[in-house]
Amino acid sequence: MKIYNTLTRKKEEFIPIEKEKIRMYVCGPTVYNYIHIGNARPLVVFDTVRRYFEYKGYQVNYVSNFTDVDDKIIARANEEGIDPTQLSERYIKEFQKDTKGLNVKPATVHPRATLEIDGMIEMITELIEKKHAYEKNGTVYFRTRSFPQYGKLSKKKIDELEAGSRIAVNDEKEDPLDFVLWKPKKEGEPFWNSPWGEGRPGWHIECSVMSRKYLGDEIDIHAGGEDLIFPHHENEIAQTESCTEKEFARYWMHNAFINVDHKKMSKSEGNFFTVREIEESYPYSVLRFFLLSVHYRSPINFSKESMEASKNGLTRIQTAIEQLEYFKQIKEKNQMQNIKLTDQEKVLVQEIEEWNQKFDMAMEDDFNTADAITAIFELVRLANTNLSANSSLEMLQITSFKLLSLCDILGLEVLKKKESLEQEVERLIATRQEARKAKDFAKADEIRKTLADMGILLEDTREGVKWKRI
RNA sequence: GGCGUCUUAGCCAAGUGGUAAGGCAUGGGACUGCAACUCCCUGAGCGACGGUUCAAAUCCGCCAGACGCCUCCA
Repeated sequence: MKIYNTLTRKKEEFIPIEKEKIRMYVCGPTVYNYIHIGNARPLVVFDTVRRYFEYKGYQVNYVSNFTDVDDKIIARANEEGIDPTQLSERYIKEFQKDTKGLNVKPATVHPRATLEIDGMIEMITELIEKKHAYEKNGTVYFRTRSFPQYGKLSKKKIDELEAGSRIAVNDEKEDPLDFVLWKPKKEGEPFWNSPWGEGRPGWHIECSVMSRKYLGDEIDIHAGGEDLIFPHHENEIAQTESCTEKEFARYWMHNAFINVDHKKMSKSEGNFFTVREIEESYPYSVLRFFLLSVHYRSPINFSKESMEASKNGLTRIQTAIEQLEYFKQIKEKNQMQNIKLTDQEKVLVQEIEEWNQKFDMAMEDDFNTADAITAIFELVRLANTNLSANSSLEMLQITSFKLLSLCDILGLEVLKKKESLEQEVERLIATRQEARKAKDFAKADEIRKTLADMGILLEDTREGVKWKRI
């Protein structure tokens, strides 16, 4: 398996530290609002990475944090006149609702910054002891120049960084590049006691601490959005490696951004969408499918057109699977009839195997989900063109199982839950069938229209009338 | 200014040296009472120019355009 490693800017063969276990940390959201579609991308992408590892038989220890103390949270809480904890609590709940909808598996551990303050104080203390950090008037800074490899992830030269004029002048710091580990409390802000007085942690330290606590000094994969490369991940490396003197993470994975109408999504541009807003127009599964239709390291452009295309494509996959399930039901009722594969079907099974291999190869190549999806569509075509209620039960089972498992690796929910029709609806369908039999098509169409208005779409197939909710 | 990325059919998107996957949309056809679903058919020489090579979308150079990071940000 090959993974593109931001650290080396190359695709590298993936070799886990432990043979069958993977330690993976993904930087989580700051919980001050509903998650937006940009947040959804790393959630879906790295969940898919995890699912693929699990499919390959690895046990994945997946840690993702909640940043629940930060300027934005405090500002927002003050606006609403509530406690920051209440605010973050609320949006963690909303996060869970959205991620569940997106079929993102819960992390093995979901640590919260505010519950890990002790660990942060400990690590900051360790950094001070090792002369990698210093305190000034209640603020603790990381001594950036004490970590000679600073810049190795973002490929920035430490001297060029300093030459950049964007770093604000601060007389307290020994060096303009030094960044905050702990800051003193301000009026109206949450605070914790520390050896340096009351205050709260800087942003970067939390991930270093939580990753180390739950996954150990060295981990396999550290992931997040590409904007985190600098300074967040660069600083994490500096903090952690200064303490442990070991390599923090072997592979650094970063997803590219999502654009809206080819522009960076931002509130000021007015092209900002939360996942919740999108969910009003498209099921979560369509958003997930859309996000996986482009390689994770390429920018993806969100638009109505692309969502429509994703919706239609996903529907086609769903229709094929529903059809297979329907055929299987018929076969299971007639248990005596052609159970075993025919010779012709054996050829098809081989073809399915080949597409499965193509799927795997695409995923092995740095998780090329866009390419992997191709294999799913080929299986859909194979099923639609070759299979029917006359196929052998084994053939139907193999095809259905294969399609479902490939979709499951991508976290695509394609099998809808069984629904029962209200009696009134059933009666209308029966009446319509009678009308059709009597060639009273006007009446039949009228009933179909009535049901359509109720959100029930009828399809007259060879196997009888089918319906689905729209 | 520094670092980096991208440019493939109407739209989306794989493909990184041997002569362009797939999806969506469009048009035509089959099926259908009509639809829907499904199936078949339908389209590009890969931003421009120059170079390397027997051979380039794929390597090199240059130009144009789009974009990201360098500052809170997924």
